[in-house]
Amino acid sequence: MARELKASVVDKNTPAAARELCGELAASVDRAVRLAGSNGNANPGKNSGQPRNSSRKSTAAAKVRKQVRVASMQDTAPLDDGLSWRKYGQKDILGAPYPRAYFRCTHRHTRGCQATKQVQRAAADPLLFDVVYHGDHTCAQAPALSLLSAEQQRPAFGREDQGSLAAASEGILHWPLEPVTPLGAIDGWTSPASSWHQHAGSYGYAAGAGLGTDMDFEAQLDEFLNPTQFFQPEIHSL
DNA sequence: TAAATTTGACCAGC
DNA sequence: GCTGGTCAAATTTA
Repeated sequence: MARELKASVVDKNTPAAARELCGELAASVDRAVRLAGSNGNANPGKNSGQPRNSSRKSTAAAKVRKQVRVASMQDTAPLDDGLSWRKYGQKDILGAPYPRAYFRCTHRHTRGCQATKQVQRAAADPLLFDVVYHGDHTCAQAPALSLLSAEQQRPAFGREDQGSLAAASEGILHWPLEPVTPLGAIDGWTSPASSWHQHAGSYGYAAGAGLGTDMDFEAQLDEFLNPTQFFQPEIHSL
């Protein structure tokens, strides 16, 4: 649609500024689609989220570890995974430009849930976040992400492309998620850290909100680029 | 006022 | 002694 808009304004008496804006819009959409379709892996094989010494402390949380790489299209933060996390620490990591944030399950004390996760902005690409899960959620939270296998850990918005599936087989997932709210829970990002946690679960990619849980990503993308159901009636009514 | 975040301190592995 | 992970008091937020 952006391309069509751009093409439609080229040979008309459209102000140059408007044409330029349309061009930028088309380019921006192209970049977004490319990012959505890419595996978003700026560090193939890096596995940077994995601590060097996983057996440093013999806790129950060391039993299950899952690494997820979340691509954020905006310079804000990764999307929440639908579970309730409480930040309990942040550390500057040697050699890493961004600090690592430590989260544990909100119900750790009330329900004894030992799930933890570490979130760190990728060094090579600030729009990517390495999220490492330790342990499983034993509380009653919906198994949005942490309780599922890597193959099952796909957002409702869509599923990974082939490259991402390959990455998923390596325990790393890439998915294009557009943050809904700003966040500052991880590195010196200025917004209060509470904004992420307090919105936990509100994004709903695990709850079936948005474009649907079973829709193929390409189909969703096609639907998005060529709306036939949701927008067409409204367009006709205009 | 309860709940969550921040952040310096502490602990343990290497 | 260095580093990563966690604790807990202080602070902030809703």
